[in-house]
Amino acid sequence: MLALTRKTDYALIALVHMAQDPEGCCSAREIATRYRVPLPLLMNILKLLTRRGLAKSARGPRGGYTLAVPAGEISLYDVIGAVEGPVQLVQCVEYKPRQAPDDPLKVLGCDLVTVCPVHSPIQAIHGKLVEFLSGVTLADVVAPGGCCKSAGQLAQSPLGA
Amino acid sequence: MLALTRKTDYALIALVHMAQDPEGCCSAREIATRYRVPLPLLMNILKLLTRRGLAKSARGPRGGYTLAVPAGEISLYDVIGAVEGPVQLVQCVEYKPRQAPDDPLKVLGCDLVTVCPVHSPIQAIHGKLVEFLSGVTLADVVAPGGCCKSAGQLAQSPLGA
DNA sequence: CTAAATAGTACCGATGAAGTCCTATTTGTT
DNA sequence: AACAAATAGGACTTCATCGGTACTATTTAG
Repeated sequence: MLALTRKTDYALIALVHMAQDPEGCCSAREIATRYRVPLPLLMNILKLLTRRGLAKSARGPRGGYTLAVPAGEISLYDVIGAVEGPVQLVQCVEYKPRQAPDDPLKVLGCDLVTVCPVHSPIQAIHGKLVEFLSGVTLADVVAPGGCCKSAGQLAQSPLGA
Repeated sequence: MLALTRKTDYALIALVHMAQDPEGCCSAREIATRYRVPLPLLMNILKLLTRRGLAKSARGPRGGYTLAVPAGEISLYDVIGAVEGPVQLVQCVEYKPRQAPDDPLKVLGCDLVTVCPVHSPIQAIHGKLVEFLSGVTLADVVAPGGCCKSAGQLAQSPLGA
């Protein structure tokens, strides 16, 4: 369906929330209740983001999460890579010709590559897609301003819409 | 994982093949054997493409498929839409506030929309993605060279398989 | 008439998404 | 020191979809 997973949605929500309160330390619970995201799931996602170096964590009471780097340096591509794994427009993109040494005929990756007429052009398209996703940063997502009525603090954004 | 499904890969292969032989009528069997795509699966895909008006079909012996419109008018977005369904960057993109009338509390779509801080900026990003996918046409995929026909083109492949 | 093709649809197994739960470990507070 | 609040790291379950198969019906050239 070419959709982001819901986990990525949640990750974006959490990261944007952190970006809007750059100094504050947000706990998973705060974010989960505020945006009605299932808490245990959000916790898993925040763990992933932390492991990838997109967020910093602080344990203990009053602990929580903060952006590890400025919002402008976190791209959509980074977020997707952290929670969904690598972007792979087609099967062969990340193909590495690893073959079972005992059976050279069995190709473990995409065996279409040998006959596939679209492989190399699609590679180029894939590159452009990655470029596109890498160009969208958290700052872009935060900037456009008050999207939804709910959050009062969103009103701080200049020139709504 | 943000990947195209294999069905889309197969659809592209088939469509590119047709584009390279604009007049000829290619049967599903031809394409399947040539590119080692499972025949029954490819048949299903070609049915989808035909239903969506991307390909024309001719029944009976010597029948097969042809592009319904010039390659330059078939976009990657069209192909994805035909075989995978609508592109949906996030859950709320196609959100329609349809609610079960008997249970107003149960929202059938994405209920995050009411509190989601990223909804409208993501909408914009979604628009750009669609724009990108719509800008890539079959002609672009075919153009980079008569990649097919021989393994010669594939020699440049970084895969070295 | 027959064989070769598409049309439509139902079906199945495997994979991954979405979500839960449990057990550490860290750390501020009392 | 004890406790509670938070993260860390997993395993686990459920369910939808993907990838693929199969069957029947319909069209049509020879």
